[in-house]
Amino acid sequence: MNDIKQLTDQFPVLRQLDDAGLSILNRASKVELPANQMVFYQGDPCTHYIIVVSGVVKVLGRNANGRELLLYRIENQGSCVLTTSCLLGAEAYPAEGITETDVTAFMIPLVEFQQALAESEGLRRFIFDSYGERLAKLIGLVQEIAFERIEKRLARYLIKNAGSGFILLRSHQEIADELGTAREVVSRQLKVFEQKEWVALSRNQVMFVNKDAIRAAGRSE
Amino acid sequence: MNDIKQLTDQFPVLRQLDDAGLSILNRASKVELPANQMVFYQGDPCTHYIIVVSGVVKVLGRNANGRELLLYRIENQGSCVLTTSCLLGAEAYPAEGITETDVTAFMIPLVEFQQALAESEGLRRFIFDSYGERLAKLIGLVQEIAFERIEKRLARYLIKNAGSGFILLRSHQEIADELGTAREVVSRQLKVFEQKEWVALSRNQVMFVNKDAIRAAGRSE
DNA sequence: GTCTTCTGTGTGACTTTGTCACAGACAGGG
DNA sequence: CCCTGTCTGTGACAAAGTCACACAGAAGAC
Repeated sequence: MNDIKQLTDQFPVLRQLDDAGLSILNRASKVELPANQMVFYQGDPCTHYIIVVSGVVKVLGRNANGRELLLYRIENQGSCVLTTSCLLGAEAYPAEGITETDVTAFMIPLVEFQQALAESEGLRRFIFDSYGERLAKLIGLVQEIAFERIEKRLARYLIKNAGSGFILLRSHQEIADELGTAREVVSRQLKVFEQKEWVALSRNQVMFVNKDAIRAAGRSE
Repeated sequence: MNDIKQLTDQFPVLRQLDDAGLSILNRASKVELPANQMVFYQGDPCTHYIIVVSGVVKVLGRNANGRELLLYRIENQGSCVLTTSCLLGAEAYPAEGITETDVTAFMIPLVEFQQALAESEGLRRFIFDSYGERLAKLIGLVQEIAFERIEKRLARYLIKNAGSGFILLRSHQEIADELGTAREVVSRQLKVFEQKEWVALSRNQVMFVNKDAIRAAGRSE
């Protein structure tokens, strides 16, 4: 039995649930996961609904060569849309989930989840809201992958992940995995950026020399 | 004012709405669209919710070179998930919609839609259900585009669209548009299939000679 | 310190896919 | 019949993915 008052105090994300929705927490098991832990596997049947209350889980696809592609992240804001979607359709996961940080989450068995879904307006809204943004983002991702040059996608990635800083600590492999391309492609393209004096490269690190130029290269059109 | 009894008789898809949901039809305008008519444009703001009650609308992305990519179809079963998603997030369409056949649809202004959404459990469920499948399908599409060879994707496409028949009436350009690749790529790959004696080609037509071989080429792994 | 091991990066050769330009085939209308 | 527009084929090249392997630097082992 979970102490609901304490939980909602601790995890603001849960406040948007109504009483019926919160009652789901009584039937949920709270789990603490370390970083880099598999949460669900590609092809596995869905058995639980997952709400992440702190930390980050990444959801990614993987091909036979081991190439990866980041689909999206579940931040502490939200729940796993993919899980939801599979639960509703009773299909297997078409992707896998891995924790990026230590994560606190609630896992609710399929049956309990469906019951709560029928009872709780708040829970429905909670899930409902997650869907819209995710779908538009995914459509954007499809188009980016299908149509955009790696140069542009990499530039955009660098800007997005550097924030206001001038150094990005990340290996070429990690960057490739998020973009869904091969490590060599990232290495080569970064080398081009370096020759243009947009960045300076060292092990596990990309330093920005001309951020505006990179930003410009990442712009649409 | 629409005659609701007559409408639900005519379009079974509407039966799953409750009274509150059906009342939305009173505020909706019924539209009849011819085939090959644009329904919404990429980058346009969303102003209406669309329920398709008969016919097919395809939702696709398009790049600067005019290359297309079919995202999904709205069949007479359902409503436009994309529209819904944009309406909820008040964003612009990240894709465009075009009728493939003559289409009958209801268009509901944004404000009316949001009100009906708050009132109708049935409408929420109607939309809710559409999301799950769409999302899993889109994730599958992303992975297919990112990871799979054109040979496999084309083989799969041929099998899927031929059904039980042995002739597919379609131009190379149309096939390329659905797969999100270039016409030349499709032409070349079909030529390869022809040389393997899997198909026989003629204008606007692919005839299956060895369907099993194509099916095998399309299988995962 | 030196040696070893592991991870990250660089590179060349080759395949696949996408782009561009253009030629030729074919269907249908006049 | 010819003309026109659509569809298909092809060659040359560019971009991206794959494969194999070299090498550098970091981290431990000793």
